[in-house]
Parts: sequence; C-alpha cells; structure tokens
Amino acid sequence: MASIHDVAKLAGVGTTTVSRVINKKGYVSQEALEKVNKAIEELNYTPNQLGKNLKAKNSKTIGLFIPTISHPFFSRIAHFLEDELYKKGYRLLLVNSQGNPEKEIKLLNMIPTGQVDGIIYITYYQYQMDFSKLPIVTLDRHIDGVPCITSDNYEASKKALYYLKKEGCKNIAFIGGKAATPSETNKRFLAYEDFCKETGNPSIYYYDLMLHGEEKMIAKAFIDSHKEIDGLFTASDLFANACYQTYLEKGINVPEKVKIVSFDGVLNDLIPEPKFTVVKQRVDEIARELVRVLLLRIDNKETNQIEYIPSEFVIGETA
Amino acid sequence: MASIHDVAKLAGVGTTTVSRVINKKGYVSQEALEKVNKAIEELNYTPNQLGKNLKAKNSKTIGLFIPTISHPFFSRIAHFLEDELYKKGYRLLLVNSQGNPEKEIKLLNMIPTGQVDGIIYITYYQYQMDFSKLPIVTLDRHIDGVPCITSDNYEASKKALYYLKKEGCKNIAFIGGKAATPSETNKRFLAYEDFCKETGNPSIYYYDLMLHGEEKMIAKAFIDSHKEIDGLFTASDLFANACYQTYLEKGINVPEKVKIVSFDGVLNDLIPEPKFTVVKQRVDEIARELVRVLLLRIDNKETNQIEYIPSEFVIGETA
DNA sequence: TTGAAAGCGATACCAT
DNA sequence: ATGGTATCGCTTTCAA
Repeated sequence: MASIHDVAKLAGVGTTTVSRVINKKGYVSQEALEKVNKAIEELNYTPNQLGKNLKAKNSKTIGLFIPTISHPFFSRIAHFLEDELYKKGYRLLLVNSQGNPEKEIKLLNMIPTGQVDGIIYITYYQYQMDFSKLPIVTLDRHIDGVPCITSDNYEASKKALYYLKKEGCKNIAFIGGKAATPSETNKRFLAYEDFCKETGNPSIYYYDLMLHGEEKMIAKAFIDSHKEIDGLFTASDLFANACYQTYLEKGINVPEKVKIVSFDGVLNDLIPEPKFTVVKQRVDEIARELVRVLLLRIDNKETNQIEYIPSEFVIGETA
Repeated sequence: MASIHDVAKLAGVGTTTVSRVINKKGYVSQEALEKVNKAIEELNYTPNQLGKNLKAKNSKTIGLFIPTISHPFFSRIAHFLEDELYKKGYRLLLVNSQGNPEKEIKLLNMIPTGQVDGIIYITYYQYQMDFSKLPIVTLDRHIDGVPCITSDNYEASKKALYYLKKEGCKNIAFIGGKAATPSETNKRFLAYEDFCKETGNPSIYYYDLMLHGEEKMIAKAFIDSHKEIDGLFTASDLFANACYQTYLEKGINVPEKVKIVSFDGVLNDLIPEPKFTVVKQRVDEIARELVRVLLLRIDNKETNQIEYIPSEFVIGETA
C-alpha cells in the first residue's frame, strides 16, 4: 500500500505538498498539483485514515450501546442515528450488551483508548462509575451529569388517556414493563396514576420488571382477571399487539368493546394490520438530537441536562 | 492523556519495558513490573488504540453493509454478527445504504484507508468494481470472486412445498419479491417452478421487483384474483403476515381453508401470534459462518466460494 | 533483562 | 509556494 511518502517521491515534491493537495489546503502551484495528482493516480494512493486518526487524536466514530439491535424500536433508532452521524462525518460502531454487563464495561474503554469519540447510551446496567466527564448522551435514562434525550412521555401519555376517556371508556387500564433504572419511560405509568387521581378512573394495571418476550403471557393473565376493562393504554407496541391478539382470541371486538392505545409506534411500520392507535415517538427527531447534543459534548460545549422531543398522536383502528 | 512515554519516565524504565508489561510479552523483571504497574495506576494510563492500529496496520473493525438495520431479518443478523465478532476481538461498524449507493461506494473506501479490516456485504447495488481481491464476504448474493454464505434456499423451499402438498393442498401459490441482483434468495422461486413441473401443481404466483412496505397491497390484489388458492408459500415473513391478515379480513380460515408456509422465521420471535409455519433460517449459524469466512479471507487463507447453511422446518399454526 | 531508536502514515511549524 | 523535520502513541529490532 502506497503512503504519502511514496507519492511525494514519485511526484518529486515534499510530503507537505502532497498533504496540501489531498486536503486542498494551503498554497500549491499548478505544476506541483498536476505532478502530485498524477502520482496519486499512478500509485492508486488512498490516504490512510489510521495515520490521520493518530495525528488528530480522534476516530470520527461514535459507539452505540444498546440492549439488542434485534428489537424494532432500537433498530429503528439505530437506523436514524447512523444516517445522521454519516451526514456529520461520523461512523457508528454497534455494541449489543444485553445480558453481558462485563462487555459493556470493557467497551466503555473505547473512549479513553480513542476508538470512539463518544457514546450514545441506551442500556440498563448500573455501575458506580462517574460518567459526568465523559462524552456520553443517553436516551430516556437518567445518569448524573449526562445529557438525556427523551420523548414527552408524561404529556403524551396523558393525552392518550384523556382520548380514551373522551371516547367513552370508563375502566381504563395500564399495562407495561417497569424500567430497572431511573428512566423517563416510567413517566408513562406516572401519567396513568395521575390520570386516575384526576378523573376517578379505577386503578387497574400491570407495571413490573419483566423481560422482552413475556408480553403475551402477561397480557393474557392480566386481561383474564380484569373483565371490566374497556380501555387499555399499553407502554409498548409489543404489549399492544399481545393484548389485541388476546382479545381477538376471546372474540372481543377491538375497538368496539375495548379500545387500545399504545406508546411507541414502531410496529405500525412493520405490520400493516391492525393499525394501532398510538403515541408515535419521533424517532428521527430523537436521533437527530442525540447526535447534535453528543457532538456538542465532544466539543466541550454546554448542553441541556434533558431535552423532550414531542411525539405525535396517531389515530388508527384500535381506538 | 498519559502516553506510554509518561509511564516509562515515571517508572524510570524504557518504553519497551512498559509495552512488555502491557502486552504481557517478553522478559520483565519483577522489580520493573511493579514499578510500571504503579506508574500506570498513578497516571490512570490506558494504551491508545489509535497508535496500536497505526503500527499494526489494522483496526480490528469489520464493516456491515446492510440495506437498512430497521428490518427484522437484518437487525437479527446484525445482532448475531456483533456478538460473534466481539468474541473474536473485532468491533462492528454499521452502514445502512438503502437508497444511497453513493454512500456505499464512498464507504467501501474504508478498506484501503484502514478503517475496517473487512466488510460483510448484504446489499443490492451493482457496480462494475472488482471485489475479488478485497476482504469481503456476502450474504445470499453472488459476486465474482467473493465468498457467499446463504441458507439452503432451494432444498428448504422444496421441503416446504411438499409439506403443503402432503397436507392436502391442490392449488399451491408462491408470493415473494424478486432480488434485483443475482442472489440465492431467488432459488425460493426456482424451487416453486420445479415443484410445479414435478407435481403438476398449477403455476400461480407473484414474483417481481418490489419495495419493502408494499407487501399488504400486493398480497391483497393477488389473493383477490386467485380464489382457487388453498396453499401459499411466501418468500418472507412480512408477506406471510400480509396474506394471513388478508384472509382474516375475508373471514377465510387459516389453516383450514388455506395453509401458509413462510420462508424466514424472524417474525415469530417478535409477534407471538399467529405462530407461522416456517422455514426458519439459522441466523446464528449464518452469522458465525460469515465471520469465520471473512476472517479467513482477511488472513489470506483459502475459502469456499459458497456455503449453504441448513435451515429448520418449524410447524406452527398456519399449516 | 533492558532500552535506544526506527518506523507506521499523516500533519503542521517554520524556515527558505 | 515549498519541504525538512518533529510529532502523534505504539511496537519491535537489535545491540548491550
């Protein structure tokens, strides 16, 4: 592989001149320019990024720490993140860490080793580590001194709940998983609690630590023991789908007998029917903000501690 | 940030000795070892990977070129790829390139620039570029001189079709998208054609270039104009789901009136019901082989031109 | 056992 | 306008 020295030698100029040509920076005579370009062509030369990285002390790469890319919400956000980072001249390095906290700790080291310039942090584990000086930004999760981007979980949930009430539901239930760490997503339940207090709606809910994949089982047991439910607010699309299927099996019509509103909106892009009525998170906007704030942080600029991205309420066929 | 020189100076030894300690390589006296470790501790030193990369002329990073990570099959394969690469000491760099061939061409450059040591190539675009000398491996797709890993599309499809026949279907149809480039996935249709010839099953199919997201529309039109169908082999889970929903709307019972078998199996992990009867691709095995073969290639070792990974036939509720 | 020094590939200061 | 040279942080040869 040819290096900048080979090009310089062949062109009969110094490496500085070659560097100037490559980066279109500084004064280069027409004559030198042509000689250098010819040499580059001839040697099929490509500047080595590793050398640049070392000199520049950055890698133009961002790490994405995610529980698993194999989940529709996470893969969607990853998609937009990669797009947005590419536009800003960065690459995205993917790290799935669900079920492997050691891996996460080990790879957090990619910041001091220079392999990544910063990290977008979307995972659950908790350590006693000080993140506040690191170039990190989180989605949904609260970590001391680390900026957090999140949807307007509370307001959007309230809106969804009042919509169900307006549509005539008298016994609105909540079903959703609880986050293991302090997270904005828990405000979906908080909104439900407040809604019950405000309106006198009976408090009927499932809200606990759980694993992905258990939705159907939980939904079934919950629905079986709560025949009075006529409105359902689910904290995720996967739960909404599980509930919808459960009612379908029982021959209970949705939305006539029971109305369902879900928080998320990613399943609608994947599965054409049923079109769920959802609080749709603006995944593209969230990704854009995560990137914007992280790059500010890398640049040692001031950032907000937390930022709320407005979601959309989309009426589908389930409520 | 402390460098190896700072450590050497503080410990009162040469950089060589520090390097030996870090990499546990070569002879180091007990005394020197302790001094170095103490200095490392004191300076909170972490070896810089950028320097290592430059010296070693590799980045221990593999690029994954994928149409979009936001598709259940691709995100699943990405999950397993990252896992497997991590075990081998590599990182995964993600590139979504659907709708952006220029991006793909530009980033292919990460090989000569040293940003990635190799590429796992799962996209559709076609250029007149010679890939045969590059450290690349593909999933499903044929490119001259590039190793290809794929499922046993033909045999598995045949098996699925004969299963439908055995279950009593007389009018078995095929529905699926056609790949724009030479790809093993097209053998799903080839198997159907051969099946019709072998058994005298009438040839009823949709097989054309299409976009993700059009499944429902296509399925509906196809089913509307082919009332005779009593068995359906779909080339993807998203199609199977679209067909299932269409029959559901029409009040036609699956699997009693129409049986559906799908190729893929990723939707079953996401959505609990219906449990589709599927040819389930061994995504974990595929990922393992992609990594194994790519690393061989990077190492300039001989590899097979193509490798078939056996899939599993899983009986669910739709056939 | 140890360390000085060269070298990986690129950039940039500074003199010319 | 141009190029010699030092430098980024690390590994490795080779001589001591």
